[in-house]
Amino acid sequence: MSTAEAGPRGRYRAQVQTEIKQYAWEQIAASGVSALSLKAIAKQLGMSGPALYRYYASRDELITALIRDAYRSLADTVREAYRKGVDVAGLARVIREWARSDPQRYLLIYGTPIPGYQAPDDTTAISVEIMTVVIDTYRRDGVVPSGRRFETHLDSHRQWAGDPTAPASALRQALAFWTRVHGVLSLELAGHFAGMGFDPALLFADEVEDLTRR
Amino acid sequence: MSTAEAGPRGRYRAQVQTEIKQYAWEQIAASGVSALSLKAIAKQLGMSGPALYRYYASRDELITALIRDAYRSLADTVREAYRKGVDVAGLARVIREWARSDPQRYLLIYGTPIPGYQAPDDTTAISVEIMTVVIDTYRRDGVVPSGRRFETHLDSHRQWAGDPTAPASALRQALAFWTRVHGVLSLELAGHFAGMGFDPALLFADEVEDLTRR
DNA sequence: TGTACATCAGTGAACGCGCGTTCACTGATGTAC
DNA sequence: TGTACATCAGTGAACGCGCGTTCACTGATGTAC
Repeated sequence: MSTAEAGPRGRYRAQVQTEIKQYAWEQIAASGVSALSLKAIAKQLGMSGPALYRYYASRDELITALIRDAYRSLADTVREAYRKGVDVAGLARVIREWARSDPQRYLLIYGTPIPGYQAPDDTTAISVEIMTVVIDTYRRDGVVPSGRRFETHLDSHRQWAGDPTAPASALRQALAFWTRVHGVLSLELAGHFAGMGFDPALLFADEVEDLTRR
Repeated sequence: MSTAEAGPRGRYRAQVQTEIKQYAWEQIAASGVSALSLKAIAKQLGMSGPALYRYYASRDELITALIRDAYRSLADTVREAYRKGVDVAGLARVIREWARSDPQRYLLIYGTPIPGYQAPDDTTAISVEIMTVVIDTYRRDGVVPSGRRFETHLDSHRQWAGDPTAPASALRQALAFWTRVHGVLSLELAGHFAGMGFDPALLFADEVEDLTRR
């Protein structure tokens, strides 16, 4: 699983794996994940098709690696932003930048699921990690209980959130944050605002504003 | 284009087209739109592959018909709800029910776009129709100007909204409505809340509540 | 009401394509003595 | 430092598959007189 095998062979191996993933992302960007083809990647690398099986045992395993990388990258990005002290609005902007820098990467993890594909457990763990940063950002900014029905519900349905000491109000805010950011972002990245004439950045900013005062 | 040709042959033709679309939806539900195969549909109908070309000139044309039907169905649904006098919250619930009754239909029009597929113009028109109902529902419920930056922006970027007399505040509310409803719904339908333990219906209700008082 | 003709649904063979994956192999590279 | 061996990257042929689409055709159905 780990690509960090020592020695020159291990380094070479890791580098080829990186190249494979690069071409894979290019293909996904061009034609979507369903068109991702091992043989086509091999051709781009100047290899024969079967050679790829030295690096990934199957097409699904390659996709899994891509999904894992995408989650990992987002988790690192938000964690780093948190470390630098951003507030909720800043965190939203960081996520938007991350998504816009590579729309397919965002859509691969949060878009329409790949039919028949089962995500491995550890990506769920990274997903929790990301939500934890959102929750912690709200806690740092300060949250007050709303007494809403959903908040009460979350207080007794909180296993998805890492820290059991997080107040339910922060959990609720974090879920609202996630769905609202995703709402604007996914429509924007999917091109649904194209031709409508307004600036998506302003819509996003408007929604983010509502996320911080309620 | 119209399938309403008179006579027994026209009727038969329309019926087979309906059957083709039914099997197409089943395939999409099972394996996603990228796996939709004309030959497989023909087999299910007990026909040879080429027979399908009597009804749809190509795979893309069939997909277009499915997308058109999906938009049309949603537009009819919201229009009917409006006619019955629903408020904004009610409209959101109607949309959620529509989406949940056939997740793939929702995701086909609002999910990750099909790479290389270009939607025909008339679906954009239906899309405008849907937004118009949302705008009109807000107008009927009563909207007040917010003076926000995005609202001002929308006042001069409103060609996407049908009625030029609609107040910018209604346009802004309608866009927020769309993105928030989509934010919760798309994550729910894509299964991203699965295993998190809370009830998506309550999250949706909570978000809808925020859509009506701000 | 009966016949002739045009229309059109559906068939079967075929084309060229690209896919994931397996297998037995060659040859280069790193390692142990 | 040199040699023997094990490791492993990469090849080429092959398998079976399903795809969209074209083509020339058969035969049933509806229509016009």
